[in-house]
Amino acid sequence: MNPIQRSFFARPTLEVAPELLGMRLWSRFGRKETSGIIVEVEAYHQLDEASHSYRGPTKRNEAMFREGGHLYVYLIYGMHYCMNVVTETAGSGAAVLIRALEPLDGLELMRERRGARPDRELANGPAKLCEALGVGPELQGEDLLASPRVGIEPCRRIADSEIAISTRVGITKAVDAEWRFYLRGSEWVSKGRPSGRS
DNA sequence: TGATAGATCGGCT
DNA sequence: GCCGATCTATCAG
Repeated sequence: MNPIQRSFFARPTLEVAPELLGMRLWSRFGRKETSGIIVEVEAYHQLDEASHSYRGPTKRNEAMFREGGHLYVYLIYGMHYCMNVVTETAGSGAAVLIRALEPLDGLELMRERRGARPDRELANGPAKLCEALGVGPELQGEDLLASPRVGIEPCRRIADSEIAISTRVGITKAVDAEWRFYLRGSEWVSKGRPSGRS
């Protein structure tokens, strides 16, 4: 039972992205569950030079072109995995990169997967949260509305005033677009250095 | 605290 | 070949 409907994801990615803040993202393998509250995201779409979908569908980004609610996982810098929630409709090539979580459940397992470090560094980055949740290429294309292994559900109510907006982190194209959303003042957001203000 | 280099590999110019 | 939606260790101040 997943309380979120397909229609939630089947909207413009810039609308969906900020609404993902405050939701609980979980993964479960056997009886081991880990989860966290989403505190930072970035939106990407097909007419966006910085997006993997910009040049159209390829073997690598195929999952990003599925209908909203699926998972797009990719390997970055040859060693880290990052996860996106696909948005809009099949063929759109839009998604929201999950950039940071506030750890909620399974802290012990997260610490095990991430190694000894302060709790605030367990999931304060896109590759870190994938490691903390055990998300890798096996979950490529997973349907968040049907998967027993990974899912998203409403958890915390977020007021508009708590949402901060900025440019995105780590990209070299479309650097001025303010498509990063995060919880203002949260100690769990990444250490990214966006070029914009706010 | 801030800057820098290295790890490591698939996809595309 | 080149470079990336990153992270970590290390070094300088």
